[in-house]
Amino acid sequence: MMHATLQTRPTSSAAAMVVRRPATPDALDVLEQFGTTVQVEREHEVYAQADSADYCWKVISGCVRTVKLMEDGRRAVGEFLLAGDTFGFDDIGSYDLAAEAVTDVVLRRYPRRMVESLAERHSGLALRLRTMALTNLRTAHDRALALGRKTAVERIAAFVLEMDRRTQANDGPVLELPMCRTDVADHLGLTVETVCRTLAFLKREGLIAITRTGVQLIARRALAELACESRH
Amino acid sequence: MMHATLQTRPTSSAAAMVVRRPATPDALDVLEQFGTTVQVEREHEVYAQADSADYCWKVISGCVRTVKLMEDGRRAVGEFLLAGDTFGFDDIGSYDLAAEAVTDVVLRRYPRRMVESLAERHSGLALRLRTMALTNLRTAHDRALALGRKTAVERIAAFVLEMDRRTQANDGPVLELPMCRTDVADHLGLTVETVCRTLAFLKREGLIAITRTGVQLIARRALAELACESRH
DNA sequence: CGTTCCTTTGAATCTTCTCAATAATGGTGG
DNA sequence: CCACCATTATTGAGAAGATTCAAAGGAACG
Repeated sequence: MMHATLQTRPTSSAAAMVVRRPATPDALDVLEQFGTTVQVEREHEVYAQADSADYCWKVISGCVRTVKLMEDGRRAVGEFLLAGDTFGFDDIGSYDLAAEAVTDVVLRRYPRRMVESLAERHSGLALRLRTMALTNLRTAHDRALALGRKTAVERIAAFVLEMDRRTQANDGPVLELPMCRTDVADHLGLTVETVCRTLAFLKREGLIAITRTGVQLIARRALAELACESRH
Repeated sequence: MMHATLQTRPTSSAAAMVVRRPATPDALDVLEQFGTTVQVEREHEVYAQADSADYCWKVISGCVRTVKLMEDGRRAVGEFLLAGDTFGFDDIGSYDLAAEAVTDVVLRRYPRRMVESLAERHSGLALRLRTMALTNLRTAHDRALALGRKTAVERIAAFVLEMDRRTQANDGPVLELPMCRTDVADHLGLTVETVCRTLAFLKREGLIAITRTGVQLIARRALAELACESRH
């Protein structure tokens, strides 16, 4: 199993090695035997918008973004996928958004044909697929509310909190943000400059600290209030 | 079958009566025997946000909106559902958005328990449910792009075109808009005033005419260009 | 026929964007 | 290892689009 070579390869006894998966059983596990491990370099495309959606994907390590473009270049970043996240499961026929590697990434790739045929037999997998779609739909609704009705400060505050919550590698007090400001801007419906200014504002207010490639959340409570968080 | 009384009641030989459903078979039809017909008055709630999602719904006639609220009153209208549209199928556990009647509506209501158990046996229904979720997800992605990156004019142009496309009752050249300006504003992430001004702008430009409760699309081509339509 | 709600328009304001310049970062080759 | 270059991030100033506040015009309803 190639997969295992990545997940359980002999490490130097794994003192510093954080094992992400404490053997939580998952309906997606039945796909593993049909999966292939793929590496994609930073800023390279995993697949393009409108490509034939022949595979479903999971992030093993690194960060992937989904992207939608307008003819004139305006861009929307759908979501950022981190280790453990799946993507491309919700596309039928062709991919609705492109997927691009934000960092060097290791991915697991499953033939869709296999996914669909397995789902017909394993009702657990079918249910899991549907649940994934519905979860993504909820996320999309939350994002629509944010894009339509929240201010820049609210969006940024919510974003750093969300990334912090989703980042399993809490190696320290600093949240590493793998994506550039432009990606954040296109995800939140803002411009790069507004993202910078808003982060600077949160820093002046003492709610965060900004390091080279990351953000330190100093006042989570205050951030959550700013973010107008309904859930989580 | 109560349903039939609405869909296939004897008409006066149907000269002017446009029959909407030329007996297109639909995987959802297996639900019909478990459905109940429900009427809801204009501006009344079908269900509230966070209500236990015990039913799935279909619009027989009228218009329904889905709504998400923030604590401070800011509002997002998720979508407008017209005759033939389904809603509430994509909620598990509790409804993610409230549903409210925009006009007096006649709805068809299906117990979710029945939907789910039927889906286990009828793979066609299961597929249909998944396809519905994925279609809604695509719509949500389009909306995210619009809310994050499109101007007021582009959003409004796209909106009237979308409503025109979805309105089957093309009784004439005028597109009837059942919802008020506030609803449109909350759907597009704008204010009422901006919606009015933008419609007035399109009118000045000669692209639309505005009637009492509707809009006449005069220059569809020009509108489509303004709307930056990628699909459709 | 008056009340109420919705729509429309105007004026001023504000948030965010655009354009521009500077600083910081990262990678490359000598 | 360091200078150089390209990319990214930050900050400033002015402009634009959309919002807010205010008020007037219409349509619907009792």
